Amino acid sequence: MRIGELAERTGTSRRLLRYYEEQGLIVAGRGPNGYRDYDEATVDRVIQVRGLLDAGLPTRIIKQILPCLDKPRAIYFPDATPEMIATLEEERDRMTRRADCLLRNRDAIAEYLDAVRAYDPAGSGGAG
Amino acid sequence: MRIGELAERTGTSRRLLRYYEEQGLIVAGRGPNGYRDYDEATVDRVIQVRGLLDAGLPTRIIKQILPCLDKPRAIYFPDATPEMIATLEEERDRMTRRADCLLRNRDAIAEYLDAVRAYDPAGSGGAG
DNA sequence: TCGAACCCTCACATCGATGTGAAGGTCCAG
DNA sequence: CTGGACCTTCACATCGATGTGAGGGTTCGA
Repeated sequence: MRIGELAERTGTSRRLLRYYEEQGLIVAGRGPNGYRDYDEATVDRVIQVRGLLDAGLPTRIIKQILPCLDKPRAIYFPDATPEMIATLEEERDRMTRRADCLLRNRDAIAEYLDAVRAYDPAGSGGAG
Repeated sequence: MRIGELAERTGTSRRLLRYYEEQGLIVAGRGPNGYRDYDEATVDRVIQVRGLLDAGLPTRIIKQILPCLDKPRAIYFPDATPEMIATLEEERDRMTRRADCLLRNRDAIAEYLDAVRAYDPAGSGGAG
């Protein structure tokens, strides 16, 4: 598919798709006219990238961890350098902390919302 | 305490502490000489702000949700406007999705790391 | 009194993720 | 052949979080 369709199907601007490619997060073939040509799997890939980006990871890190994620692995072990392993471990821990913080605060928000509802079931609000 | 000590104790630059104040995330008293004066609780506050920031929330949102989080609530219900409630619900759900994505990918990384270790317990790596 | 180590404000710089638009090529339909 | 809807690259703009530094005040100790 071409960039327009991919943009449509992933809810991502063309600009960003080109940017992700530039950052090595997705790959695109080229038609004889120079147009980018994406295969079906790129849709999921882009969605995953968006998720990781939204979760706070920078493209530099996403690029590193992506190869370990989507595919049936086994072929990728030889690629794993010690630095790569270290980066992954570090990032795994960082993601754990991030998620903890997120969930802790989310729970506090949920608790607050519950309390508000219990206090004012009608939901009037702004009762200055 | 003054800004230097707060910076030291929270691992945050003075610049950022002033920025957080400008964004309404923390408050500071002022000494007669114009120096900022923080109370003890600000240390935890700053740490929490950093956590939320690192978890991907923008200061604008953090400012909205902070009042619901740290304190023993009950006084804050009258402040809760319907828009505020809506924002909180939205953000709670967004945080859930974010955390899910984070944990899913973290698990994938962890799984990959386990597989690598099982494959190469010695951890040689880079076996081009 | 001097200097060091604080503090202040203000403003410009940077970096990553993104938007926007210019200048131009390609393809298809009329 | 023309017009529109695609696509290309390039480059500048924006926005939030952050760094850096200039220009200047305060406090403290030698």
